[in-house]
Amino acid sequence: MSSTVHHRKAQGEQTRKAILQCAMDLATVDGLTGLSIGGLAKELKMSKSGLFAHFGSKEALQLAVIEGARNFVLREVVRPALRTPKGLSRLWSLCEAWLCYTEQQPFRGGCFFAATSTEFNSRPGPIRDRLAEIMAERQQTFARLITKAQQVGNIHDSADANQLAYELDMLLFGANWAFQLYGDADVIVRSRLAMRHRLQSVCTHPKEFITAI
Amino acid sequence: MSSTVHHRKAQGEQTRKAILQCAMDLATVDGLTGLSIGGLAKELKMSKSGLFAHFGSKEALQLAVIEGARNFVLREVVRPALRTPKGLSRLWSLCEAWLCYTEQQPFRGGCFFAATSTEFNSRPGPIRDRLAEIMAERQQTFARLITKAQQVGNIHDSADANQLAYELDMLLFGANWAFQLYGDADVIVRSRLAMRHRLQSVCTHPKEFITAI
DNA sequence: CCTACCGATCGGTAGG
DNA sequence: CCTACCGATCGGTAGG
Repeated sequence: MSSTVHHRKAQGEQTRKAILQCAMDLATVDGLTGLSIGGLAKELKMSKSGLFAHFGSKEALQLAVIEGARNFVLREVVRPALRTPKGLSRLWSLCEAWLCYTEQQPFRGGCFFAATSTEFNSRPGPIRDRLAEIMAERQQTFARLITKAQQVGNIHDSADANQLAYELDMLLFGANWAFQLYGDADVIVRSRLAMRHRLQSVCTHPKEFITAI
Repeated sequence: MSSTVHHRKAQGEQTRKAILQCAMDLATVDGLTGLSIGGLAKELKMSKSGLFAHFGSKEALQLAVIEGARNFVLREVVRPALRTPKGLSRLWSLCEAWLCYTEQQPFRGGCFFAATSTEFNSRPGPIRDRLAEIMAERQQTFARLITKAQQVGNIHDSADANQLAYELDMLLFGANWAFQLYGDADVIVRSRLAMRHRLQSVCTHPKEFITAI
């Protein structure tokens, strides 16, 4: 009896995960608004209402997809990069991880959060609020790693950590945009170059930084 | 007779312009895909099919809106900035013009091309192609002004004009995105600061540049 | 998880 | 420029 219940629950969880994985990809191309329950159901070969039952409303589905994408990015991009030794190398490792994520294009429409945060830029509501939080999180992670690099003496204390975090974030954001629009890996190189030069300008040992890459 | 015909033509042109102006604004919020003929007609208090007759298809409407927005930006942002004397001051004038455009927010959803080029990033077709062309135009304009500033001796010849143009473009793109999402003018300041420092780093007379602002 | 259905809205057409 | 209409699809519900 109990094992049947557990099996059903596990099956439900698995279906839910499959839905979210598929929805993430579709949303990067058609947007969270363009994401339709019927279209999603067809792609997964299940009925519209069967899929709908997992979430209860389109907004709940959208919010669930957002959390799914956040977990994906934390697991695949951020956490692996944070395993690098602290200081400048950890900071640079995170920059490279984001550039790789952009170039590898795990979703057809590129970075999930670049696409959806732009889509909901000017549409107030819980979805916009959550996306804004997540994007702020990313910039704060950069600011934290920069401050740490200052504490261990890799970056000059005179540098403004928040300003620097903003600039790195915008160069990553731009790389994703340009790479999606032109499909040309040159823009990855351009953003990498710009980030490297910017970091070198505030480094305590610029020459070590060049060779450390 | 002839005057009636002319009057009708002029009236038609005026209606068309009103449609495009309204559509531009709606598209920055809901996207070119979310832009619906019915919704647009309701906003303009005319019938759906009456509006439809001006364009013949949704895609034709979308392409017309894109050209309307391009003309708007050339008229309101680019051309006025190009009246500044050539060299570094003209280049900086264009940067400031774009930042002002971002902060003044002529459309509810911010920069028309930032919004729509991201929306069509991964959707091949004539709309994506045209948006990509227009965005490349903007970057090329920057590259041209940088090269000119090198020719008149304001910027070192060693600077890579295309790389610099890319970086300025991404900082402007980022400012629009962040300003729309957080509604905080601090990001305009951050982008301005980053652009200024970047230009100073390649200037032949950095001190003159600071005071020239 | 399913079938069958709801009202609303979509892009587009016929005919004037 | 209009009214009246088309088939398709939207988010969501009833009932199982």
